[in-house]
Amino acid sequence: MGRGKIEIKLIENHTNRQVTYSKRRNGIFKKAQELTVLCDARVSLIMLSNTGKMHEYISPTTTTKNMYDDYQKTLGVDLWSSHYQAMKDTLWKLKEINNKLRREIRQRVGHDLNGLTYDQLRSLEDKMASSLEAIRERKYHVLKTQTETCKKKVKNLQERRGNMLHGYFDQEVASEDPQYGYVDNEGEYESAVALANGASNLFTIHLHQDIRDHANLHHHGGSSLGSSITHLHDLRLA
Amino acid sequence: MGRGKIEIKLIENHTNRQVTYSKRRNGIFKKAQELTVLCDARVSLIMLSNTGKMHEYISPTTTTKNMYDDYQKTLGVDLWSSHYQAMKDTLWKLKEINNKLRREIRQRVGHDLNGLTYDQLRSLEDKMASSLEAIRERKYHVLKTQTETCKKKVKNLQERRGNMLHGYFDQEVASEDPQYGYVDNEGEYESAVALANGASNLFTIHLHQDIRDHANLHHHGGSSLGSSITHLHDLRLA
DNA sequence: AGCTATTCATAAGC
DNA sequence: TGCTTATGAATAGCT
Repeated sequence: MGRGKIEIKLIENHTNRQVTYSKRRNGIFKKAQELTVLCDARVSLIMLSNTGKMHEYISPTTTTKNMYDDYQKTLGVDLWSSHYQAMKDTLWKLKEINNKLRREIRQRVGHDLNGLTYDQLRSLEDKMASSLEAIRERKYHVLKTQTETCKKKVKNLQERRGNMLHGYFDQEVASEDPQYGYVDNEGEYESAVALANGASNLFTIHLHQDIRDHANLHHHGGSSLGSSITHLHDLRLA
Repeated sequence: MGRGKIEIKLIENHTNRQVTYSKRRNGIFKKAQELTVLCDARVSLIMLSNTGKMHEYISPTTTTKNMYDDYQKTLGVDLWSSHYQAMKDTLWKLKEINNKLRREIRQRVGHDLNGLTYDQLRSLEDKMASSLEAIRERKYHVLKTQTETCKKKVKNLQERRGNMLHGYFDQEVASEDPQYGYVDNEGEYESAVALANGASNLFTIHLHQDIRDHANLHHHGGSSLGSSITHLHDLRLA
């Protein structure tokens, strides 16, 4: 359709090719747009010239991303799966590791022991026993430190009290009110009292506060896969 | 172009619209193909009819994925970043959980106790103690079952041996070779011997086999990012 | 970029 | 759907 018929093969002349590209490109865009309107269709048209320039048409009722999503859905392929594969692998590995860790914890808690042999159970028992020992040692260490801190504080207080009484006597004020003397931070008060009542049996004092469940971790499913659509608009059609 | 000029607006008649869609679609495909050849361009053309049917044209010199990658590169956007983001989020969460689990295990093993208060240590100790108890019980249970199985087997063997000797005597063969009599499966031989030598101290036998490290899990980094291109070919163009 | 002769796409009908 | 054909649109070659 023109001054003469042309063969459909590469136009050798560079300028000519450029011109033809420009003209026909617009022709196709126009046809795409017409199709969109006439037939209520959705069209995604991306064109790359041999000079690297890109032009696109996308029906106003959709987006390029949508079109490609639909495209993939229709064909049942995932063009981008290769890009995601590494991530998916990592994800899968992490899940595996998580499961192993959970299993180990469950066994250390005393559940899921049915699959273990006698030797495995013995080994687990050993490990648990030594772990328990370590925890006990740490506990005693903490208690000891705490106790010593208390002792020092009490000693300190007693000294201060002594000084104060001394001061009172010096000033010949004979009043002896026990409500003065404690001006320390509140938190350690109980410990101090306990210590005063005989610190040696602090080891056996059970302040039961059941935080047993505090260690049970729960995995709250996957996150919601929100899908946000990026804007993309068409062009160059009058 | 046709028997009469038409206005570019939705074709109300359904059949008519279908016909027009089909004809014009092929027209555009043809033009896309011609452009590809004439101008050495690359074209990706995806069309979805309002009935949901999909048709595509892709220049033979490229692929749909390639076109789309180029498209994104040109626009400088990554339409799939949201998908990536969701994955990254999941990944991060899994790592978090992983760390928590590891921390809990470390504490249960007796490490990383420095951050814990006295009460937390006491709670941990309680938990560990009851877990240890559960493991011990299971261990004893396994051992008991095992022991009983052995007893039965030994009894069985003794009976058989008795019968055999009886048979020998009946046949007036006086030979007494101890190598006959055991025709059981090998695996449990040692246990049977141990039991014969006094089963009661089996509880104290330590067959040390250090599988302590078996529980230390390692994460072997991410996998290589292989990228495979999916095939996709064009269509319906003579 | 515009022009126009010519080819081509296609609307309507069957 | 496919074929036909009159008609208008697209465009090749020229300026």
